[in-house]
Amino acid sequence: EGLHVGNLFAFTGNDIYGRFQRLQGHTVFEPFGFDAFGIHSENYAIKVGMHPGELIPRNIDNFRRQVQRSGLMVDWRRELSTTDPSYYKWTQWVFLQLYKQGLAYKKAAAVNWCPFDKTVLANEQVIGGACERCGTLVEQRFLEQWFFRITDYAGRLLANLDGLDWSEATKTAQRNWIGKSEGAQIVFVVQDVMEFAGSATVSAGLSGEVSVTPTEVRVFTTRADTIFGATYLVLSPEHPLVDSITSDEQREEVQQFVAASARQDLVSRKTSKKKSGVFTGAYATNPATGEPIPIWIADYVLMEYGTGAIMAVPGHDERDHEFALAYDLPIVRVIAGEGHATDTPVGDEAFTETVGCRLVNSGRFNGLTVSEGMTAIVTELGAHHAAIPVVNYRLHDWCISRQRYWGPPIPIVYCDMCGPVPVPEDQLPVLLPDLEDFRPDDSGVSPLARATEWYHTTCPVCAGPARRETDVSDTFLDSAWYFLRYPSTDRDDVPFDPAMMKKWLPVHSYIGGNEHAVLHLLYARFVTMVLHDAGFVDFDEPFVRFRAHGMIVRDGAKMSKSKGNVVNPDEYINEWGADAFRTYLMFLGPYEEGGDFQSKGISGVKRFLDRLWRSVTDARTDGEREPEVQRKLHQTIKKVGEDIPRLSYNTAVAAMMEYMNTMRSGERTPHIDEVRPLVQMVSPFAPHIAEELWSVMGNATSVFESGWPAYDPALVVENTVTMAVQVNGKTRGTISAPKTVAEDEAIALAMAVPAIAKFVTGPPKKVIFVPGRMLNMVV
RNA sequence: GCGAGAGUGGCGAAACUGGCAGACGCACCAGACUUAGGAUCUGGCGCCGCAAGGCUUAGGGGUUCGAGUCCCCUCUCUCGCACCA
Repeated sequence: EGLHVGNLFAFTGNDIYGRFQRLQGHTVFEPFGFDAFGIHSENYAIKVGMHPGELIPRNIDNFRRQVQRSGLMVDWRRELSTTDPSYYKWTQWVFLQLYKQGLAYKKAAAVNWCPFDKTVLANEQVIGGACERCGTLVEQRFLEQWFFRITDYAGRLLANLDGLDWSEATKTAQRNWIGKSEGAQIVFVVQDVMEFAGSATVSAGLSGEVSVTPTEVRVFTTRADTIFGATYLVLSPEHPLVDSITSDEQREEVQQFVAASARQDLVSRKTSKKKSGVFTGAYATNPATGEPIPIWIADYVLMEYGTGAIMAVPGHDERDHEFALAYDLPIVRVIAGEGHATDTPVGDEAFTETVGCRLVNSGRFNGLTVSEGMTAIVTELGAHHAAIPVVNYRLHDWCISRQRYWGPPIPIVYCDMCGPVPVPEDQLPVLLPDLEDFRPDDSGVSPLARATEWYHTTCPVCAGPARRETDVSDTFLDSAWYFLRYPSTDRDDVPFDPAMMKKWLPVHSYIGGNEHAVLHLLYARFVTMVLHDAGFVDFDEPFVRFRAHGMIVRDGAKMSKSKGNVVNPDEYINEWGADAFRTYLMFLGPYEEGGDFQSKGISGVKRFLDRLWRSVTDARTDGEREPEVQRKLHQTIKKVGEDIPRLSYNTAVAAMMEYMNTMRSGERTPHIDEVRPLVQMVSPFAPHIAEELWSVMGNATSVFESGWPAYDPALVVENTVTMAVQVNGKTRGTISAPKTVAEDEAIALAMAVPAIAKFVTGPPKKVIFVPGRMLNMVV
């Protein structure tokens, strides 16, 4: 509908940085765009009963009006809109580049399905088991979906983070999301059930022969050192081997369990505290001990991580321990800490410590430390082809299919003769057909399937009958490359104009919300890397510098329509003006932390700007210029010039207010030369007023062409300072002294102050003297 | 549970490497000027106390001549992830 103060807070901080860079003499490109594809916009259109194709342009007009009146230094010639065919043509082109690189593929997968929005969601869009958009609990569905192989880039996405000038919290969030974990894949050979039942001896293990049987279970572990304590295996209920290894006696029970867990939605499965499982009737050989161990199925093992199977070490893993207790499975100690003997029972809780611990009950590996044991065991098992070191990532491939209407159609055609065929680039865009009823249904198929004329097409290869892909792509794909397009919006023949690309990219300063830490920013980095590897862009990281701005709350609470505490920027701009509103937003708290919006607070900033106005209109052009005012001016220029680049906008405003107070103290009328630099300093915050005052002062060109005022380092330093004087570490008074005062002079000055001298009861035993700062006498 | 961040006056907040805690602003109090206004200007404003002085940065301990800042413990709040083997 329109702007939220949070948007304006983000934009203003960005704009101040841009305007400051311009004052510094740089050429600044500050573009603006609209990203109105996606479920959010479509749901809103459904809610108000309009077609998004009509509604969105109208709302964009409103947004643009609000942005323009808030005074952003935007180059509107470069405006773009992701819903415009001239833009999504290239979104489809990006898809095709990934397809060509083998990075886009279709597979049937258990996916997150939102029953309200009736679409698939990416893992990143599921928050605590619920749909990020509508809050409905997400279900599991098995559907054919398009994926991007972002996991191929996991290592690089992680490694590159170290070199980026980004907010540390954002980098940490990405690291955690990628979730690198180093361990090993270990092979457990499944024993033939009949054979095992018939023979007591099974030869296997490190010391014997590895039996050759057709079935093996691969597990991922980060604790290969504990393998001697692996007393059972657990498969996820969806594991492909479940059916083939289950014994006849256990079949019914297993099938019931699997069916029950399939019905269960992801949330209750992932959040249920109690672990449940069932025995398959099958056994596998522990490759370290050579002993047979039972294979179980349990809901606490997730198919989507690792191999979907684990070796359970109940002695040293909390979850396995809990499960072993519930089902009476053996618990063995293989790691001993201080005070533990080989046969010390594990006890009520799993022993998960590793530091200073040694292996026990682990054959020839006894006595090794945890990390030594890990390496030695993986090496040894590796020699028997039973283990390999593996790096696992928590990150999943990016599911980009959406069974919805309002998005760019995925440019693929299905031909009975040729199979899936990418739409040739010269036939892009695949236009989104105009559908009267665009609402999604529960079929799992996009509404686009109902656009029969559009749906039936011809194969680009053989010209035979073919059908179009009916899924549209995730809206995060639209925003994963938009910054690359801005400099080239005038080019319809290529996605990127090479010269403009070179001039403006990568993005030097990017400011966004924390909500983008793992979604948008990770996807944008991935797409940039892919386009870089394909030779289209010459950098592989899109954003040189990223800073996350904070959140604006109101009276200590998050703004929401239901609480009725939402700030409508239009109201405040109408009442106070865009400049006061902008400056107040920057003043209310540290930019990277956000702050509390208090309606009354604006008046202070308004007073400051009014005083600036009067300072110009009333300024004198002759008379004295006091050195104190001069010094304060130069100090302020220095401080504001240092604060803005580090986004310390609140202290920059405070510094300018201080200078104003100095300049006008005691009803003093400022000299015009004292006011002029202040107008320049204020201009990034309050561009309209500054521009007008600049003109009133007789300048023919823009204040933003005037350059940032210079300060004289010699004038910044105070030559007389106020020093704190402490006696026994307690401050007892101050002295005024030259900056370069010597210790004995300072003491003499201090002793002349009765309030200080009365605490000095004898000759000082010790004197700490920090020149120009403080004096401490210990008596 | 794990990860990230935060706790400073009545309120929003400053204090960049340990050196006068509370800059700047809101609110409040007193005063000036008033063609009475949501204007402007001056002064005051952490807490206790008449004062001298004492106390004070969530709480407790420590290092130091000196701690909001460094170290250890505890508590509270916000956000993110959540059976990741």
